[in-house]
Amino acid sequence: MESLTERQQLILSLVVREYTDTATPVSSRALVEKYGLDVSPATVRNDLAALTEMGYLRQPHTSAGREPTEMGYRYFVQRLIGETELPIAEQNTITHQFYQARGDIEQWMRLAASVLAQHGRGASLVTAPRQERARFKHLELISTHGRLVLLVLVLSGGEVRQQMLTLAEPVSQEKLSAIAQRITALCVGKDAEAVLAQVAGASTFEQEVIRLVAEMLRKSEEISAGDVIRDGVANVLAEPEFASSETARQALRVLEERTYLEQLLSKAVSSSVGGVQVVIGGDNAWQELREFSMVLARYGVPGYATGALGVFGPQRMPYGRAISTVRFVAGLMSNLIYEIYFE
Amino acid sequence: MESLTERQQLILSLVVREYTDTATPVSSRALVEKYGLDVSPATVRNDLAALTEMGYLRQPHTSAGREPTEMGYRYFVQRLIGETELPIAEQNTITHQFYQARGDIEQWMRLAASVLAQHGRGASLVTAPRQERARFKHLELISTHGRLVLLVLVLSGGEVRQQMLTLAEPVSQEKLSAIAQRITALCVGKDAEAVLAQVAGASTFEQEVIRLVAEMLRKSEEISAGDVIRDGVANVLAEPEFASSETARQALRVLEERTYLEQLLSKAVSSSVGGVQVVIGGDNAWQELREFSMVLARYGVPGYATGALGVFGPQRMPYGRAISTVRFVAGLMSNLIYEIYFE
DNA sequence: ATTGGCACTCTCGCTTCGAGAGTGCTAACG
DNA sequence: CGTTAGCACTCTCGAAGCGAGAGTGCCAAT
Repeated sequence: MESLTERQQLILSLVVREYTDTATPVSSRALVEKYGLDVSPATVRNDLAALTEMGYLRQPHTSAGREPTEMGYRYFVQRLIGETELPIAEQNTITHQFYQARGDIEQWMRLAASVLAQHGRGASLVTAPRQERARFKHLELISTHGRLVLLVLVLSGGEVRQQMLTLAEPVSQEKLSAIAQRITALCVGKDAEAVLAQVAGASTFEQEVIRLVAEMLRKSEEISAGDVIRDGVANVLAEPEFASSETARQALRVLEERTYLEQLLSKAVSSSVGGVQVVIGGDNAWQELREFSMVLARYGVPGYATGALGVFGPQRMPYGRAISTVRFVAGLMSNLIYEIYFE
Repeated sequence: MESLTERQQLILSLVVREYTDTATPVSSRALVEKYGLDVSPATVRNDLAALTEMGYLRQPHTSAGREPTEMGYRYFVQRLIGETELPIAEQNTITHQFYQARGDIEQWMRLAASVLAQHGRGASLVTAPRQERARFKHLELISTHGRLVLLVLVLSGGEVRQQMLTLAEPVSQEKLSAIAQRITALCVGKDAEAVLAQVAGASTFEQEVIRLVAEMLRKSEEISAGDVIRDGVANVLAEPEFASSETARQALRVLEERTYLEQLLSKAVSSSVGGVQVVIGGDNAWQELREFSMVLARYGVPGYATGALGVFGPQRMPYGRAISTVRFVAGLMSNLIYEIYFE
């Protein structure tokens, strides 16, 4: 495949830009007039024809303008991904908002979702930060009513997990506290496997608790769609791509169903922190995403706790805005989480 | 206004039933043929005309069939609301599922949302059960890194709340535990106000913790949209009412935005537990809901913890199914929560 | 390599038209 | 008086036809 001339690159990016604005096929004349090119429409047409030939653009029908193909978007994004930055003013506004909600992770997530949805002009997804290696920090057993006991487990990252537990027979709160303290001493700093190894030599009841704790630790390492925060879903439906209720439904299903989300987010997981990953049209891997795109990034402190966040929209998406916003918010969240761990 | 004859009532309910199935205006002939009425279409037409005159039905245009008005739905629902029951077989299936997830409130909520969405054929909403009067049960202070402390508060209902706290200077875990124990002894069983009253006579740091705890208790009594679980949103978009993306967007916005939800749910709050509330077309109060309907109910143990759940859909909604499902699920959730409190 | 000119193609919105569905009305009937 | 058959009338819906407009592709000239 031949490479693109300077002007062809320019024209390709202009087509993408114009098309993301107007959502209608872009004509040669429109390009010349709107962007003040100093060549004639006919010249532009030649380049358009060449770009179409090479697969970067497509004509909906013989006598229409051009719109980008998946490949076109990919080329565009590749040129773009290293460069874009959110304006300093916006950066400051956002940072300020985050520091208002000092220490409250869930509020950060909500804020992140809101910022992503607004600045990235799409639906946003933010998963809770998860321990990469969940470690035991503290255990508490609290008697509730009769034989019902509440088990509260604190992980090394400060996350709290809870679980109900029914005893064979009532046990006093003092005894429960003592047991909890013993187990805490035994398990502090250990991961699921190491905790499970402490089963030996414990009493029957303690064994049960330890098994439960190990199970909870294990579960904490999975990325679950349970704690995913969404925002801007209604906005994205305003895009003309979603005028057909069938498309809208498909998009909603992607955003709603846990299984899809898990796959998607594991995609983000495979990218390194700091890097932004752009999935255009499902990258030929997910049929359900063929018409959509996502801009994803991981955030958090590797080795401690990380999560994923991103923007979802039609293929015709303002990639520039989305990428810079995702990158910035991911970085910000990472800093905040770093501060929790190493204040 | 004259009252309806026996046959008019029958015909009205048949129109509603047929219309909820087909989503197209119902003709006199269709009624006679499908439901085996032993009168002629002409007779039915007379009744249809009367019902239209009285405002229960409407004609989209001169020569179309009839569809129910809001008033028509209301009449229909009023007759229906006392009677419907979910089939025993379905009841058992659902009950079984819930008892699989013993003790895990969040999983119950998710399950409830899923059941409501499937059986009620709409989008479902389930709020977390909230303490009516949040009472202190247990406090734990856990040292994290340096001056960062994790405050874990257990409420009388077994809910767990957490909050980060930055100290002026490092304090050892032993001291923190002692302080937590002292405050627990002081505050156990008390509500926000009574907890706050314990400020007097405590050390500076203890005062800070107590204030924070009181604040967390107070917040726990608010119904927040933060912990609302949704399901079936994609399904509801399949209904022809949402073919227009404008309507779809409005529905999504209602389901997504916190402020709407809070209003809606407070509506459910005002109904007594066990009672099912049907809001048709926003009952002239909420413009945004004019095209939609909701079937809502509270669940939980009054005086301890209650939440709300419901089904959202177009006005043309299978009210029978929705009402019986909502009633059943609300009852089931209430029982489960009762068991947590009074095992 | 670029450009002006021009024929060609395809969509889109508009109108027309006929079929079909369903009603309202009237007159007859038990 | 309630019910019914018959019939004229109305309105929607889909198909078909048509003209305007937009935009291209190509060719010949620069």
